[in-house]
Amino acid sequence: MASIKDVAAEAGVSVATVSRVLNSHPSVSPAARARVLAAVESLGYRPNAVARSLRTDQTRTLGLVISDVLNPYFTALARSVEEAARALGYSVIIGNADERPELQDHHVRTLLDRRIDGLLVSPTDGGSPLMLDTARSSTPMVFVDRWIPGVDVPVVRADGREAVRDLVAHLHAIGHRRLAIIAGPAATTTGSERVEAFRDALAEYGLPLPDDYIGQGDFQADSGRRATERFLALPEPPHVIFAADNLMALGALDAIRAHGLRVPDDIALAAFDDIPWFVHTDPPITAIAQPTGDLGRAAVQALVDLIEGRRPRSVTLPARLVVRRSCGESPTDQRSTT
Amino acid sequence: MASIKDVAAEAGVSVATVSRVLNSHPSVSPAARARVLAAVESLGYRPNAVARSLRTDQTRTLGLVISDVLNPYFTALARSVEEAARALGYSVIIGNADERPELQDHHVRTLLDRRIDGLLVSPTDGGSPLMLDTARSSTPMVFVDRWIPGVDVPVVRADGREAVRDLVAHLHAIGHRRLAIIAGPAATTTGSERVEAFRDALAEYGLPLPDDYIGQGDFQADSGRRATERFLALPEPPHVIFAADNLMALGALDAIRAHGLRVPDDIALAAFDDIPWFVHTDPPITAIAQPTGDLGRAAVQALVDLIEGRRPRSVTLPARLVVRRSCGESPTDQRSTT
DNA sequence: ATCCTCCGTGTAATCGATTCCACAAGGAGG
DNA sequence: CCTCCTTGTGGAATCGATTACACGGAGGAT
Repeated sequence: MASIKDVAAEAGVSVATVSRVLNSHPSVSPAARARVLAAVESLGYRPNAVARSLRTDQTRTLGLVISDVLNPYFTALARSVEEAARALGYSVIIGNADERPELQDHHVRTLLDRRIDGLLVSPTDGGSPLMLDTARSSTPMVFVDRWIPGVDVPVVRADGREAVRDLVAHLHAIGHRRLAIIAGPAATTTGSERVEAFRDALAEYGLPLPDDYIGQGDFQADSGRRATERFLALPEPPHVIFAADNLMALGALDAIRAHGLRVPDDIALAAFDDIPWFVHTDPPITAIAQPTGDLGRAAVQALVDLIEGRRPRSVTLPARLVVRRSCGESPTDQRSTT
Repeated sequence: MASIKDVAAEAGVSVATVSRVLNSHPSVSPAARARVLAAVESLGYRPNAVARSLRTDQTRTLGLVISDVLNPYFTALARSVEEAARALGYSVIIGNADERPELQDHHVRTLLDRRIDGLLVSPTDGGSPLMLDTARSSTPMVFVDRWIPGVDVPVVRADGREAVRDLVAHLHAIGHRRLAIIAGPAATTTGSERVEAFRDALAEYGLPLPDDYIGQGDFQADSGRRATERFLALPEPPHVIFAADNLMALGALDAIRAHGLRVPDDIALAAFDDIPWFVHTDPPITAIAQPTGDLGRAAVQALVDLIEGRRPRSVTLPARLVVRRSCGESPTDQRSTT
């Protein structure tokens, strides 16, 4: 592959001049510029980004470590991050942690070794030593969706409290009283926060959240299945299952179906994170939708601010409830029914 | 960030010795090795991958350019590719083309600029000049899922012919005679192949595939919606719609629902590419499943073979039909029904 | 005509690693 | 005791870019 030296030789100038042309430095004569451009063209020359990065100490690359690519929520987030980054002239390298802390560390380390300019992380756990060190180091870093409490890193996320309250109101209006939740890992903020929000909202209606009604999940479909099995085996099974992410909702649906029960007649279901398929499931699933596009854009903006020496603030965007049919119909919702 | 020089100074040896320790070169005294390791530890030194790549001319990175991250089929593929690559000591940089040729070119160029060791591509179109040049160049390259005819690059893909034949047999047995397809872009191999396979299978039953029954889609949900609208507006609408990918099936479902029709009673639906959600849609959707895990592994293996100077062959794996309820029940399928 | 600027250009240092080559020390063999 | 080989080590070149610095020539001001 042709290097800058080849171009210089072809154009009859020095490498410095070639470099100046390539970086549109002002002081190059039109004649020289034309000859360099012609040489670049004829050799099909492309600058070596590796060499450039070594010299300039910047890669124009952002790292994004997400918890699970197979989760549509995260792929939507990844897509909007890449889009926003590209608009600002950055590339994105995605690392998929698969909800496994050691895999997360692997990706963080690899990204750091490649000297990415900044790191976007949705932490899988409470923070490995590596993650904590990185946060303390000078590497620009921003948390997105999930974060690690007590760490001084900007956070870009959606706040679901309001939407969870709306959901509980909706469920209460329909007449549901026994509400259960499949929680995410307590080590993640989204895992514990959603339970908190749910508990608080229930309290407003004087409803309890017994331990039996809190299923321990890990944001994967299988755990949703197992938690649901346990709920259904209870002497007093819940009326409603609220899954803290869409994959666990999928698992819950599997389990409910395996028991020959129907949604919402036998048991109602709601989920955190809305996805296009929820419109077409049987029945369509009531969910809390996050503004993934805005989240991705805000996260990239915050990270680039940090990289360029500005001092970004944390951003919290609202999530919103999307009511469908998986929880039944409240008296006020009714139209077609008598 | 500490460099190899700092480590050398700290350990009281030369940089050459540090490098030898790091690359486990045999001729280093135990004493020197111990001192270097101690220095590495105390400085928290990590080798700069950028500098290393420049010198060794290899990045241990693979590029993967896929057509659409939001398509669950491709995210599953991406995941298995990353997993297989990691097992062989490679990282993967994913580029999402969003089914847009110019975006695909952007990613190919960026990846090439970064001097990735090899490129895995699922081409969005028939081949831009850049793509063709790259294929001819010495950069190791493998096509996955889709390919570009006439280009001498190994291809790893699933063959759906057999499964499409099974699908048509299934539909015929149920009694469906008017079968339509929502095709992908003709410029993609998967776009045209699936139509061919469908047409050939229909021919075996003496069924025609009129032009009216071929909808032009682009593998995105919206195009599935539009094609379905058109089918439903026909004087003789089809009995069955076969969508050439899962997103267009989603769009078709939207359109069918908007018309107040029911699946499979009013119209049947089947899709290429199976995804977990198809089990829970209303009704569960009959689909052709590809072995994404094997596909990803085989693709990485082929690419690494190429990188290491071996001469890999193209790989074709079978896809298989998964019958669910979206096409109705054939007489032989019946159990619970009379 | 002389001096000063400014412009365009080239030389060479530099980024952080790897690796070829030279060399010193120590052990083995004659 | 001398030579030869092995082993461990360091010096320096190198990868492909960017950029500080120096320098020659043209043009303007006096």
